[in-house]
Amino acid sequence: MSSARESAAAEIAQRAENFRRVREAHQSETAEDYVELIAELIDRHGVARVGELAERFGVTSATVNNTLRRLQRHELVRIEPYRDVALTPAGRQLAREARERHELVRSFLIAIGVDPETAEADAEGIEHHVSHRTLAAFRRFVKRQPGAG
Amino acid sequence: MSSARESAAAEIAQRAENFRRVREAHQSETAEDYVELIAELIDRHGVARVGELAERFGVTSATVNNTLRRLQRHELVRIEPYRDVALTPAGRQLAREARERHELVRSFLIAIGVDPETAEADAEGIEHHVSHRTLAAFRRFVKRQPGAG
DNA sequence: CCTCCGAGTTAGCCACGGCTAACTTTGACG
DNA sequence: CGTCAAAGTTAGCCGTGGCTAACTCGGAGG
Repeated sequence: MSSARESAAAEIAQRAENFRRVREAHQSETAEDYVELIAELIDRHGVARVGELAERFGVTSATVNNTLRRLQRHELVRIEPYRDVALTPAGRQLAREARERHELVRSFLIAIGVDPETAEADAEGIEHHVSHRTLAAFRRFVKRQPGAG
Repeated sequence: MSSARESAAAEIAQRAENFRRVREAHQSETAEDYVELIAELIDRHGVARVGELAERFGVTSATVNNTLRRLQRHELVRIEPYRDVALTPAGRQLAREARERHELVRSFLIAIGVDPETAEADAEGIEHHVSHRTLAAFRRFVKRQPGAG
């Protein structure tokens, strides 16, 4: 009956799983940020251009180009040299989900008393690391306190 | 008076700054996770070994070795071939801060009704992306609802 | 005191996501 | 309708952080 040893092993495995999930989230972060911003630019200006993305992410156009090529390999965007950036259906879907999550995290932070600017900044980092269950808790809280902040 | 244009430019710059901060946080994440776990292992077992770190992070010993060499360059750990891993004073300090933040995020999530396992998993991802102000809001909330969850 | 196994290390590979510098293309305007 | 600046692209570099495969080292047992 090495149940102590077994539960210690289970704890260790659980911890490894948690770290693995964080690493996974990091992989999808860039993709989500890009499709989210591309969708927003298309909504507001009709088009999304490399330079606008670079300016808003605070990176160079070269970096945006690299990233867009990767996203195209993953079938999230469609790019042609010297043309506007377009989203694939999968990209649009991911953008919608990302935007919803982002908005929820931001309004939750405001609801617990964080000022709007900080809420926006922190939401950018937090949004990619929030599980469904925690999101549900955020949603419950925001609903209970619709005017907080 | 192109104040509309100016405030649009300010918004764009602010957004870039937010993304820049997230990228910065990613750079320190691994370091914080390592020193935090190393400190915990030393507390519990007296020593921290490469294999234990690898097992708990869910990566290979080779990866741990690479990372430890980088952390040594940054003066957070002291390593000698085939010996236990030690923390520098800076490493111990960082570990203490990381642990506090981790614990606060976890208890906050529990306080808003997230189950303890999910809270632990999500805290791992969230802790590196929470500003001082948001942390303060978490702290206020936990104090107001000490038994929630 | 020697052997040998397991822990640790090293070498070399890959993808991501930054950068600069040099180039090409586009399209606006004289 | 040609020019040329601005926008975009390409090439090549770097650090992080994963991996496998092959190695070396240390210490426990015979």
